[in-house]
Amino acid sequence: MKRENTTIYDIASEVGVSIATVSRVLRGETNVSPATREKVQQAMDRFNYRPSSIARGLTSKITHSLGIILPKLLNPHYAMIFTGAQEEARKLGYTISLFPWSSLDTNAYNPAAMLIERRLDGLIVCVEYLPPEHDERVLAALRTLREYMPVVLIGCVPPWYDFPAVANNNAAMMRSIMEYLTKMGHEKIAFIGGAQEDKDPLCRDVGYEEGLRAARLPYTASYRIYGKGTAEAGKASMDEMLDSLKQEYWPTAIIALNDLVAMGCLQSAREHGIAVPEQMSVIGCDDLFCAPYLYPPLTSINTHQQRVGARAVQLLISGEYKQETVEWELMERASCAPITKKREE
Amino acid sequence: MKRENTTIYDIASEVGVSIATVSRVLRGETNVSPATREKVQQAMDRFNYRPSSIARGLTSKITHSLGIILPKLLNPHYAMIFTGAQEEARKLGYTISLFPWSSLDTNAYNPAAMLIERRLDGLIVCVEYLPPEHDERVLAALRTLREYMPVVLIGCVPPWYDFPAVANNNAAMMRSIMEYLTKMGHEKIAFIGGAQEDKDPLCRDVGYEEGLRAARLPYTASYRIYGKGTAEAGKASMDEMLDSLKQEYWPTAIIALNDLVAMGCLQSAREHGIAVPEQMSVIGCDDLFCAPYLYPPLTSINTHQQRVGARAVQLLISGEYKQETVEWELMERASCAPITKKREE
DNA sequence: CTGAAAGCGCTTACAG
DNA sequence: CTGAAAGCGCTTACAG
Repeated sequence: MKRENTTIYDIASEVGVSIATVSRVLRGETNVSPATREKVQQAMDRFNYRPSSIARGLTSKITHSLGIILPKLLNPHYAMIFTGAQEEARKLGYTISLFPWSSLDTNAYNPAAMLIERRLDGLIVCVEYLPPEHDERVLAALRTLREYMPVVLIGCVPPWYDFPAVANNNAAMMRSIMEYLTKMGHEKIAFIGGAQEDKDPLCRDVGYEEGLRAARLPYTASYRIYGKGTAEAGKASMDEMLDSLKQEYWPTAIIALNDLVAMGCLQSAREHGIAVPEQMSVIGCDDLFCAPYLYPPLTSINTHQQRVGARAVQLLISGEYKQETVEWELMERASCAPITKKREE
Repeated sequence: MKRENTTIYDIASEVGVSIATVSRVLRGETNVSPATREKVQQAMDRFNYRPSSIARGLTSKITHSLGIILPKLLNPHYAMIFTGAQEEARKLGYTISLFPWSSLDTNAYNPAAMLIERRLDGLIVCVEYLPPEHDERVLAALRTLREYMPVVLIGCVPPWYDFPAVANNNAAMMRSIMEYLTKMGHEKIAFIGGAQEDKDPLCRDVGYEEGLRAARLPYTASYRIYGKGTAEAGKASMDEMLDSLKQEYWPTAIIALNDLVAMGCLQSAREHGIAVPEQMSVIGCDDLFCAPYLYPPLTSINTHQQRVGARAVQLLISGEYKQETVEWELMERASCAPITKKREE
């Protein structure tokens, strides 16, 4: 079944040259006479020769393989990052493997061992906001990993992380969402999901508060619900908020951490008999494939995550030290609308 | 930045033994005296030694790396497969890389080159139904690849593909869907999406027709719409079917190729003023994360794709030649209901 | 139980 | 322009 691979020796002896010469045409060096190059090339084709990337990696120290660590792949948000990274890597002749988030867990026994043994040419890590004590640990793990291979970060990367990064500017994004909503007349705007992350100038909470200030609106603690980025959590948070407030204090607009949370909010609104967007606007983030097919079609923010993945690969391979920020785009659909009449009418 | 890796030589000279001995404790061989094993082990820990999987691969011929080819990752259906495969691979000490579907395109110049050069220990390919001329070509590509590494197939694998496989038994699944629907009184049942694939005894069309026969229902060609597995295609197909039929001939139940198509159908129904499930039932397949959050929550089939991915990895590594079939589970939600009253009332 | 030697399939200086 | 030699960091027989 498994065929014996032909090697550089086979080609060399076939053509009657040294393996050094074969290696030269393999690597596309110019200092080979056209005649021998041609003969070698033909022999390679004839034998269907494929150089072993393993052997090449051992001698040249470059393996043409990258790693990527994502919190999870089942949220399409991360699948987009992975796809973008994979496609770019392939274009550049690299292979990319997914490693679990637990690879960063410095509590486990040698979680990163596999990562290091692979002699990767680089590693992309998608960072999320974490409770502070975790935060320190992850940063320590990243610094260790960096001793072995270049690391670039993506996602929610606070500016004080001393790594090249393609970061989401969540603060700016939030500000523009707030502007979008306040211009439509909303004043009671809730923000659901995510951790309290207000030390980072790029975080959503900062943008949320700035948006409130810009519109001269009060910060209402009951409208800021922390929680995980899942649909279940979104639904639970929203349920709890609504049930704990008299109707007249219900928000007229909901900003969800992401589309998953937004899905949960939509569900909750439905169960509470609230019409979206007539009585309540909902906006998500990530622009998942299902956003246009929810009811009502969900207004969301497209953050071009495929581009993020691709860009991270470029930074990794070029070795540039840059901290970039991501553009985004508002995808207006039917889940947000101006306030026309009071809900309590 | 990039640290010099310590090698087996460093450990050997530190402890004062030969590299063969270090290699022995590295590989966990038993024929090493407890005393030297201990000393070597400690030196390894002290130096934070990580063996190069590249060098090990070169000598042992086993690279502990697998490949997987998926049509696309953005449909969470494939992300589930990938996740299942990745987790199982990791448990077994393997790394897994994603390769694009184009790797099988024998028209392109050497598309599989990268695959072969990597000296993978095995390859998983997720197969879809394809137009016949394509089919032959893919099969040829798979056979070539198999000369270089073990290959196991997943997805829609016709039984005459001579590969180990974890296949969906779509025919059986369709039969049970048909039973589910006919028992609820549906007689006008449309099936939207997918290619005409009726040569494969495991295909959906076979199950659809058997289901019709079992309920002594006619095969209505207008109720079988071929098309791609996307939400857009689902919507377009459904629109076209509804617009081309007098209302009294509209189906009372829709079987969608997958949840994506179902999302499109739900949308189309909404735009046509059809209430789901009161006037029309819709059932999807794959049980994507968003299914419970659609409106109405979508009844779907969970095909346990993570298990499929994991199982494929096991077959690959164990080298068993098996063609297995996948279990599925009906996830009843609100999009299907018994016929209670005529729609035309 | 341990070591010396060869070899995996390449690349990399170094000569010529 | 081309080749001989060493080396990458391991594993694998083979001796002892």
